[in-house]
Amino acid sequence: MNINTESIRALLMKHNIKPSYPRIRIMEYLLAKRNHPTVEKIYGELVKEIPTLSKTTVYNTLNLFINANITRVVTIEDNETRYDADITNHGHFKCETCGMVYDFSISSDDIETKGLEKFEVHEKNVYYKGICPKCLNNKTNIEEVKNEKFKRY
Amino acid sequence: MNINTESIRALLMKHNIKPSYPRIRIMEYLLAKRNHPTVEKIYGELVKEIPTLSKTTVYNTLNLFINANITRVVTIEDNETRYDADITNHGHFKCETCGMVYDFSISSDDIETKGLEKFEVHEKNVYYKGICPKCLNNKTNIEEVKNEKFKRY
DNA sequence: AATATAATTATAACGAGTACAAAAATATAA
DNA sequence: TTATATTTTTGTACTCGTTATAATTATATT
Repeated sequence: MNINTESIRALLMKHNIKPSYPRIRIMEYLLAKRNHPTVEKIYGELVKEIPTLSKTTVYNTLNLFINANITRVVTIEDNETRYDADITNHGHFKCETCGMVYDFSISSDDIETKGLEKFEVHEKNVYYKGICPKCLNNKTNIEEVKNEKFKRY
Repeated sequence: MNINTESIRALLMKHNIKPSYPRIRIMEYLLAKRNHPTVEKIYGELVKEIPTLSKTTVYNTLNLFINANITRVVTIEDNETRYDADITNHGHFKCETCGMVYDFSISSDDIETKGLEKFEVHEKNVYYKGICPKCLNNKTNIEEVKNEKFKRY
């Protein structure tokens, strides 16, 4: 799947979102980086190239995407909301050392659950925590660490 | 498993936590109610019986429990941190209508994952969202709704 | 009983996210 | 085009959950 401006424009229009410049750039960022960024991260990166960008716009735009179902919230830590334009079913692994969030594939239909027979399930979320291979090799990604805040560790 | 003051006192002491009155009461609340409460909820309920209780103490105590590994954080919504003294492996279902959080059993060892071979996993979290049986029958639990704040719905 | 240590409390501060209204941009109509 | 309406973006203020800090109270130690 190629990520050019035109395909993003089409994606937004398909979901009745007017493809304004900031919206295109924010979606482009999500699709290109695939880094489960926080609002802070998105804003910090994009404001370099769009100096007039405001944080409120990032919030507004992301909520627009979420309501349109073309972006999902990744809630791992209670103090940081992350966003993911990959809405296919997959799990997230957060490294406790460098803070990076990795995707992993799950067959969540296979998760055996007991006690949910009479429940109507709309959304399934799976996230793990631990240490990523990079950090296991002690090659800590300093760049990431700087952008992370940790609690209770 | 019976939940009397003595067993709670023993549990805390086993984990090098001095069994002060507020600590016992907070752990008792978690074990007895099993309702995945927020700090707000715990404080609101307990302050009725312990008028001198402060919210800071609730925060301090819960963080103490978490570090001692006798309580876990339940992060479903990014705007509310919940707590659970049941540290056995299980999933959480949050009803989008009444806001109640239910437990369900999972065999998360069975979750087929791909891409985590070189990762060291410390913690596995599974949470679903949807509508609970009670709300499907339109018998909305008003009590719960009052205590919940919703976003993006 | 006097002192040291730990726990609890109140207050202030912080920061993520939202509300709101003004400004800017875009679309519509004359 | 120009005028007007609508939508989008922005800046500021505000809310609220959580943490930091320091004072007070309770508990343990000598």
